[in-house]
Amino acid sequence: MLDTPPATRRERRAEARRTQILSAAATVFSRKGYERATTREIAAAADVSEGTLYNYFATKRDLLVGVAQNYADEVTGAITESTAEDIDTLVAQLIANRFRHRQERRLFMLFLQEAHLNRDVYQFYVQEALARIISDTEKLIQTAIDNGKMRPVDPGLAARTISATIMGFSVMFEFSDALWDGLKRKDGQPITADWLGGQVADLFLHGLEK
Amino acid sequence: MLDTPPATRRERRAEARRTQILSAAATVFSRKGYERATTREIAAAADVSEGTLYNYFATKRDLLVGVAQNYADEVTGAITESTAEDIDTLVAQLIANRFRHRQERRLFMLFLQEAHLNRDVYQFYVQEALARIISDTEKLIQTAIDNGKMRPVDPGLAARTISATIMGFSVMFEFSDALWDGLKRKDGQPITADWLGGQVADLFLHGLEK
Amino acid sequence: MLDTPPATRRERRAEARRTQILSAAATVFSRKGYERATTREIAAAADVSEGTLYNYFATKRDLLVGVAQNYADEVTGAITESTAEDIDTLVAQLIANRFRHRQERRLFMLFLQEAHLNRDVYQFYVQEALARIISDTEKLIQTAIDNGKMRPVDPGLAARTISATIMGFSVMFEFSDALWDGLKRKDGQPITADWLGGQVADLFLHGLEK
Amino acid sequence: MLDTPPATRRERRAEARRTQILSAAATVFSRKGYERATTREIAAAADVSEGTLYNYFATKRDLLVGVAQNYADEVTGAITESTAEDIDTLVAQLIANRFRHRQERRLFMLFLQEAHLNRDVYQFYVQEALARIISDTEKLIQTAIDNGKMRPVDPGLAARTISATIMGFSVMFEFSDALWDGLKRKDGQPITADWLGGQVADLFLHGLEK
DNA sequence: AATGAATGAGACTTCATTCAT
DNA sequence: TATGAATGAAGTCTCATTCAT
Repeated sequence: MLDTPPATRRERRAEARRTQILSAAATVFSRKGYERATTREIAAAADVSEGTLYNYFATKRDLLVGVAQNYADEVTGAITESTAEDIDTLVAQLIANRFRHRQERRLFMLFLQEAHLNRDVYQFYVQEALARIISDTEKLIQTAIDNGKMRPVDPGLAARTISATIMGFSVMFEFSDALWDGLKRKDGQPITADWLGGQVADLFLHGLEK
Repeated sequence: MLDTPPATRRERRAEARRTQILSAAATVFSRKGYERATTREIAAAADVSEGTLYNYFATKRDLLVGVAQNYADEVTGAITESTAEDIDTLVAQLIANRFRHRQERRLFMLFLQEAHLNRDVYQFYVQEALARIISDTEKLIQTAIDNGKMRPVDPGLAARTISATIMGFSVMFEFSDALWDGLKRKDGQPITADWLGGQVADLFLHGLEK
Repeated sequence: MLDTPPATRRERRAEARRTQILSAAATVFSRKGYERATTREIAAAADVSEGTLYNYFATKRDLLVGVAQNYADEVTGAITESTAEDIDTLVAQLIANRFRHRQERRLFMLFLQEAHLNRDVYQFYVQEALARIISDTEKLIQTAIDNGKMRPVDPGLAARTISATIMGFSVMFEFSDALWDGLKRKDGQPITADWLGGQVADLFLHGLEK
Repeated sequence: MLDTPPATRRERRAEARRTQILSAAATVFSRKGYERATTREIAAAADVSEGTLYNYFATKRDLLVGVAQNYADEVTGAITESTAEDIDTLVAQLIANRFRHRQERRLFMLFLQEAHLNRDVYQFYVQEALARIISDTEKLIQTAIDNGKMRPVDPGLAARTISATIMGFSVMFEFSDALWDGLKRKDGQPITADWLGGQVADLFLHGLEK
């Protein structure tokens, strides 16, 4: 993002290829998982030959790392760009926005699995991206407490709880037919990410207890 | 459960072998994931030959299904056996108990990934086990509302939110060093599952807002 | 056949088992071929365990040899028992009788294939059985020539030609739908082995030429 | 045949590889049969790696189908190209030419065996090739009858009888030591395909009977 | 003598990676 | 730089044979 755009035409074309390949890889990885995705399939999706893949990435694993880095950038970008002023709106936004797309949700789970086996994915996605989201959330909560908008809960714990909930929802969304079909809105409207964000924010803010 | 224990010695030995193999498979799958786990490795962990594996399970995938069924039984067993009388203790228990073990947490993620690709895993783990947990939680909340212990939130939504949080925590636990190190207890004690359960239950019940 | 029947009850039972196993092996071999037939399947067809198979035959290949011996006995038995007095009837009988059953036709082809790879099958089936059939036919033809019933053709050649034709028919019968459907009897009757035998004998005896 | 030869060098090389692999497969299949032939051995015979086999044929069975198609083309080509003017020469030629080579004779048997288990082999070899040979022979015989060169036998039956004889000889050739050694030419010359063709044609045309 | 679970060699097939064109 | 055929290691699964019961 902040990188200066490549100067020469050759460099610009190379950068475009990289993007094109990573996008194809993201699609295939999200659908098949890492192991079941084949370089052949990724090449086909990127509309290049398998050989070309290896001109841009040394190994298949590097493709995964590249995709993880891309998504780490996106995911951390989102929270820092949030313009929500109160915690109420913020929680609603986080839930509504994060993992709105199937591909993102699948990749999220994929990265977590692969983080166990790949140091780079661990570093880029877990250590830098997820840890940063938690830390940012923590700061927002601390501010809300300082401003008297929130009771003095442990902000680290609260941030982790909210993050866990969002992660959990992203997992559950994947199985909407089995896990969500039982849920109905009282007004009969279909369940949307926005409505859900608002409802869950309400639960979090006001609690369950009478 | 209701099956009478196998009568003959041969049958008892066969049952023991099945258990022994499934246990080995669970270990290897949880460490390597499905694709990276090899039948050779599973056989070695079970201390049998690769051929023997196939006397008990027709395919490698059936091994995964077998493991999933086992864990589905365990996971649903836990909630129905819960003796918690108030919602307070129940939430704390759910969080504290579920996924207390590393292997279970890893398998949880694995099953969800593989559920996309295997009908049986989907059925046994997602449709029957997870869906049942949510449904049971929903009933407990409804009861709490009826008893006036909880404000009249949508029980379906609340059950899903609590479940999502637990799932999310189970994911986060896996990366304790990156995601949990920042969290400290005020009293300086180490973070335990029980303490965490209590704290999160408090957040859920009383909300964040002042 | 000429063996004295086993004296003791134990020996009689053992002999019955051998027969039972060989019969099952013949069935399975004829359906699947040698390699694709499994000892498990043969055991099941014989209604014994796999282990029992090995109490009677040292290897799977010995099962094939046993089957080949059985059929060699049968096939040579047939011609020597022939009561046909003239060459006319003999040719008709040979064609009509040999390979009347699907299982025999299949085993015939199987033995020929396997004779290349197994010395015993070669010896029992090709060297002893087939060679004897040819030799017997040759003698019959020589007699017919001597009796003035046949023109002085080379009896060795004639015997081999007749044998080749019978073998060829047995192969073609296997693909009756593709290779026989085009053939119709003038009287509209269905094609039977007897009719075919008569017709072919006529061709052989009187020739094609006007 | 009507295909234009591949234009590019790459395509020409690919076609050569296919041919090279099929030729190796034909050799190995003819020696070992289908099941006993290993892809490792075929690859070695073709002087390529096992992986390369699968760049040209999806499965081992497809290799067999490819070989069968090749031979089906050859076998049907032969009869239609026959220039024999009288039935006498034709029969002699058919017998002399067909299955002149050991590999062809072995593959003939192999295809018939495998035709039971593989639809494509059945179609290409039995339905199209063998059935066509019979049908072509039938037409030649019908013509000979119409021209008054042959007595009015059933042409379908005669064609099948000749075909059966040729097939049978091809089978018997395989066991020349056991089945042919007894045959001697009166003039002391060695037995050749041409001589044999002539002799058998004589038998067929003029019959056995005095 | 009968059983059938255990074995392990070896088969087919896939696929990440290389390299000549 | 792009291509895609070639490679071969490694994976899953089968099955003849053995052997403790």
